[in-house]
Amino acid sequence: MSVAPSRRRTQVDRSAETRMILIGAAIELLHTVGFAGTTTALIAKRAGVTTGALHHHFSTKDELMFGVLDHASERMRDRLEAEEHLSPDGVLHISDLVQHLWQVYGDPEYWAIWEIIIGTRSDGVLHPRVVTHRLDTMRTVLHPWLERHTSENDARPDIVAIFEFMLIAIRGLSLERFLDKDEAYFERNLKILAELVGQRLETLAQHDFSR
Amino acid sequence: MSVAPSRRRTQVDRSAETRMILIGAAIELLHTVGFAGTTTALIAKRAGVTTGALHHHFSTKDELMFGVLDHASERMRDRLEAEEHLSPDGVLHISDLVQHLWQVYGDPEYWAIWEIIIGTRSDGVLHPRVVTHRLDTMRTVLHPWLERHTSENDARPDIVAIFEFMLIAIRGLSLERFLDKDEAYFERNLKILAELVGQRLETLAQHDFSR
DNA sequence: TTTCATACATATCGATTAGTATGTAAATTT
DNA sequence: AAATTTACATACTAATCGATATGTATGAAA
Repeated sequence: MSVAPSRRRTQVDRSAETRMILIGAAIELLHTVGFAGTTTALIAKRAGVTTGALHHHFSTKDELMFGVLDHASERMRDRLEAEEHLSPDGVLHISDLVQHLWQVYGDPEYWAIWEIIIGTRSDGVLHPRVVTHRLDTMRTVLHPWLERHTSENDARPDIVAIFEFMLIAIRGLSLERFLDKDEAYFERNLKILAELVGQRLETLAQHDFSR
Repeated sequence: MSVAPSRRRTQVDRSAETRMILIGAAIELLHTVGFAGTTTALIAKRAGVTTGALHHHFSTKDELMFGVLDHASERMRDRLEAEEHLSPDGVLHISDLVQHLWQVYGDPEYWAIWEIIIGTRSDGVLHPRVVTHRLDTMRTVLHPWLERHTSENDARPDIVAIFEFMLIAIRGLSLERFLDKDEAYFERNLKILAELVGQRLETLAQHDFSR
């Protein structure tokens, strides 16, 4: 009651708000019931509006899905950029990095993106657009981040490759969520990932004369 | 014409044959159009029969899906047991093992199982049964295989844990298929996986007094 | 304050879904 | 070979999908 939204809102505010509520509802549904289960009726119900409102803001369901891709990608970028994984001394510990990546790319919210990628695979029109969107995101988000976190004189290609592998492993781990694994299972495998990568990076550093 | 099937077949033969054709068609569709896209009409069409025949052999679609789980699990076990990954001298090379696991668990056919796991996630009745089926399979297939390939006096728990991690990574890698990555991408990451694990296992062996 | 555009709701559409009812042909039993 | 069961096909049903058509309420412009 104290922070009740002003009763009289401008049109653009209402639109933006409703659009975000719809996108948020779609994201939730994508990772709870999957792409096929995320129907327009369910999205509208979850958003507290009708399908009429949904189709007013997103003329087609595909359009809404791209809204989800845009929003989720942006949120993931923000969370990736939040560099709370750096310890106070500025040193990057592998175990912290793994935890950070897990929090970002192991998050159920991120899975919504993959639901769209996988769910549209046989759609000749939609899938190529989804894949392109994905490539763009990786290029504008991940690569700059990588260049900022690896020095020029590193064995950078190797390190970048290992980083890509880390994301792959984390994605594979997130699949296990669907098998109702407990938290210890995830922590154990994250620890293994950190150990494997840490050991490898040490070796790479030893062979790198610039150090 | 030479090996044309005998025109007059027994009922059980006809049944078994049609059931297998249906299951095969379902598996193909599961990894090409996904769980939701695998409709009874499509399955029947692909199998060259009608939906009437489908429902005669599998009274419900769920039943057919469990037929898929049974068959695919069995096939994966056979392929896992085919120990062509052992080099002639009997020594197990990590890179060969990784390739072997990739051929089995990175195969599109195997993804059909995961389509069912993920696709049924919000089905309160079906999903628990699917998860149970999965656990049974892992227990009766993977664990015996692991015990056969690790010696008692090894640091077995560590090795088993690393093995589980390998499967997770391979699963994550197989997801990238949906992004139209080229073959080099997969090979590069399989090589990284083999390097990481190989290096780790060497360290474990050094600390193991039994060697 | 009147006019108009925007933001929604309601009602309904054709298409598609899993499943059923019923018919016919093939195989087995008697 | 007649009777019966099994293996399918055809036709249909209720439910649900994304989408549209049309109405009403709300905010912006005049």
